[in-house]
Amino acid sequence: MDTDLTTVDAARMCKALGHPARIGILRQLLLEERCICGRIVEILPLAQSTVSQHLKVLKEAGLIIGEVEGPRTCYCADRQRLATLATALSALLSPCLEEQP
Amino acid sequence: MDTDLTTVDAARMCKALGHPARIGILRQLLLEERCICGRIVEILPLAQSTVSQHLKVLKEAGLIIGEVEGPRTCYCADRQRLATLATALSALLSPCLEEQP
DNA sequence: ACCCTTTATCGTAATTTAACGATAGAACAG
DNA sequence: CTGTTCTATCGTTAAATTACGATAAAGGGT
Repeated sequence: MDTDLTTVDAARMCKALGHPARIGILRQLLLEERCICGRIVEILPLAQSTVSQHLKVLKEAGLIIGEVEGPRTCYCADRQRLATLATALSALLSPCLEEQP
Repeated sequence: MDTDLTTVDAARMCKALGHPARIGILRQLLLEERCICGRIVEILPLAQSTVSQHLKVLKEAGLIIGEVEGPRTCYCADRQRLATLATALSALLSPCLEEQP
């Protein structure tokens, strides 16, 4: 299990987080543990196709996992991967938390 | 001093981090404390105008500060702001660090 | 006054992103 | 088998991003 991120991967994941809708989706996924696409559509003021696209971005960045369940797709946060990102970011930003004058 | 980020602001900052070159720039800035644009140009395989544009993105997202020093501009990481981002992200991602099965 | 260094900005082109409606396919219910 | 529900994908459009070279402006040195 690789616990280290390349700069490119870290950037890819940050980029996926770089849209308010996608942060909202991730937040909801962490809150509800499991969500189908339709549930997200209820919450965000966006069309279903747009939400589906945002979910795809998050999935391709490796931040969430989607598994097909009959006619639906059930999404959940990839906590392992998110923890990896958290580690990488805190490593990057740690100088800001310590050497504060 | 506002220590809380709106979702929009967090997304804006993540988006600014969403490019390998900009992560590299930030890393260098945290390493060297102060850098002029030309120093970054030495390190990254990018044209000066491109680097300048990336610096602008980072500055507009509030991640770095640039102050004019004669003919140069000296950039440094906005550690205060980066700490705020670190806090917001760890708040967002904390469920991934705790509830790991 | 003149040059040299440094950097921001402009203009441009190619690619990517974001949003929507429409549509198609999969799976369950009846 | 038929209809319904759910979601991914397609097609499209507008806007943003990324990269570069060229240029202009600002300031220091001689």
